[in-house]
Amino acid sequence: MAQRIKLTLPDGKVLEFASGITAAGVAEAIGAGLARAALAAVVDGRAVDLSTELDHDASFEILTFDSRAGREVFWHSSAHVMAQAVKALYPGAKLAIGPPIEEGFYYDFDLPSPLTEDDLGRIEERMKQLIAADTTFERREYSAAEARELFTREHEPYKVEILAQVEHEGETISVYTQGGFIDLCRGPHLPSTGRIKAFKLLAVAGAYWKDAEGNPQLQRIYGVSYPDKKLLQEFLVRREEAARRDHRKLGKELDLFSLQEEGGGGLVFWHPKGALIRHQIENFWREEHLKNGYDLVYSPHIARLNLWNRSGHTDFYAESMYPPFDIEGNPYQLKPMNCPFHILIYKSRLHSYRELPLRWAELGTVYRYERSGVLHGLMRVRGFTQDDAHIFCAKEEIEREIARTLDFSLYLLRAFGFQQMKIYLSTRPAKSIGEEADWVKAESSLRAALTAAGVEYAIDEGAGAFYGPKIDICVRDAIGREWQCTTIQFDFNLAERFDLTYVGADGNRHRPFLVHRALLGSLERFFGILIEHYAGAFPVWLAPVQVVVLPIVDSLNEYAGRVQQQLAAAGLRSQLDERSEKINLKIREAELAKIPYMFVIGAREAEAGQVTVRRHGRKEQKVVDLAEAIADIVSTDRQKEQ
RNA sequence: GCCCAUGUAGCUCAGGCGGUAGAGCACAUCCUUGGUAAGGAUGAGGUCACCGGUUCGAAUCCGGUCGUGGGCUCCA
Repeated sequence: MAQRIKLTLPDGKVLEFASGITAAGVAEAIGAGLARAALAAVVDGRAVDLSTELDHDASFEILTFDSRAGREVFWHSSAHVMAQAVKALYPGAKLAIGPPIEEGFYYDFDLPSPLTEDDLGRIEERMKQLIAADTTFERREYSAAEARELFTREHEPYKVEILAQVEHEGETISVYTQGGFIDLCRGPHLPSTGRIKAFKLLAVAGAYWKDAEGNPQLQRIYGVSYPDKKLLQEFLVRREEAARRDHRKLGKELDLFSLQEEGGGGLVFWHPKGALIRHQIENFWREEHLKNGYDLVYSPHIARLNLWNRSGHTDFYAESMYPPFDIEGNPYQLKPMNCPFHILIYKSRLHSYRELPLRWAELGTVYRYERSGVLHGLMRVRGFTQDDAHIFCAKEEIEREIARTLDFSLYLLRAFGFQQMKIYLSTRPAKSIGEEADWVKAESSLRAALTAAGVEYAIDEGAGAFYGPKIDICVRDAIGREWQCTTIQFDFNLAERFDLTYVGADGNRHRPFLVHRALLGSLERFFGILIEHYAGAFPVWLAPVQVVVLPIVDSLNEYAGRVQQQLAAAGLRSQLDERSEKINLKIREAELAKIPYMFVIGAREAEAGQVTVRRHGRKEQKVVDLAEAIADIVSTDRQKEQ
């Protein structure tokens, strides 16, 4: 009498079961391996618990740790276990929210006294006990009134507040329990706590309730968890690798840059070696811009406050700007952006459609107020140099211009060694200015350019700036992390505010499109990204010292000096280590300094006009004629290859 | 800005429940002239972030300030 139901699997296969079978039962029927890996299921697009009984034909999928959704279930359940431990250890704790994140999970608590990192060990111990107990996660659905009564009784004011939201949205109200722990939760969850085979709590941090600063500050605990100890191990190794590449650490070790207490937070000092790398980046950048139809401009660092009033920055950007200051009774402002300056250049005379598009580029240094707590090495600073440009073009030209800019950006980023990019298109937000037709035109040109470039992209609906849609490009670094570099943005606001015009073929004035773009982002941040990407071992064309000459004994210093002269003559940057130290020491130090080439010189080499070449990170030695060795490096230098 | 942590020689760090500090590396001088990741000796170097309080006495305890790190928020 049991009814039969049909389940359609992701591969299109259809299986038949008796109605009332659980999702876990289906997994079991498909295979024992899958049943073991199963964390939850998706029925008709809805994630559900494995214990869910199925009673109608549906699409069906088992979630495992291999899928994003599966991991989210895993981490979400881990957050519940952590919350259970915290509630057991700190009786006054009130629960806020505990979602899965990119990698791992967190839970926010309102606690009578602050947590320190030392508390994490205690919480971990308790979690281990809870996991060993292998308690099942149980789901129950409640009416709004019942749930409200339950959480009021449990003294969980934040849950009551969330409940109001859930109720408002008309969602089913579900509550999960494991052991004595109760939480308002959409689910789904793991079958039981024992599925969490490995976990680690990582950090405590402050966070505001609902992320709003006026609200009470909660204490957030971050953690990660995995179904396998090996995966946790791998995660920890990845963290170590990231720490090893940290640009702040390498910046100090390699003497590239510093941030100084006496100098002020977020203000970067470029030391000679870092400055040399920046010089290389800037030269390349300028040359390529000139080759690609840009003109270079320069603008001042301060301007009358009136300019910033007209541009609207004093309205919509005030919180990022430093206070104005007085010069002979006139208020002036340190620049947080370059755009108004390029616009002033544009407005200095009348322009014809025949001149367009105008592409004006500047490595423009700007200053923005960032709250002390957010400063971070080179990644987040208060003074930085944007690789900025503004394109003024006619409506008919924008598609081509965007396509060009996109190609140019991808070309530049690839030259710096980034092969994989991720591209995002952000469209019109709810609150925005400008003509609907212009937005449509701008967005379609961005789409067309992306399609023409044959690159994949994701659309971020409504994430554009209020003044125009944009494309952002993120690079993927050597250890798989994403960093946003390029941004290409339309700006309808400034074109309007400054009443930009050009004279068209019809003799009438027209409004040009204004496109703002930074390809590397800022030189400071990009430098930080490069340091981490290369782990400090820069490719030959960027390396501050490309070759170090290492004579084995003092008596060969003279020959070594001549070798260095020849390197210089070939346009290579070299260093001569003529200290009375053993070759072992010299090599060790050259390796630690991550210098790409070592020329070791002994009596044999001096005799034959040769050098022994050793490359950074490789042990092989190659004895070659000096001229050949130099020619080889020169060609590598030109090719911008490692 | 807020929460947590943290600030000892140029760097990396020990120590210190109150009696003016120590190592390794780096630096200087000397010895050593040695073929692929640290040769040896000697020496110099610190108002223990800064300001204030408690105390006979503070680097150590307390308060504040500044910096740094991890978050929150925002973004290049």
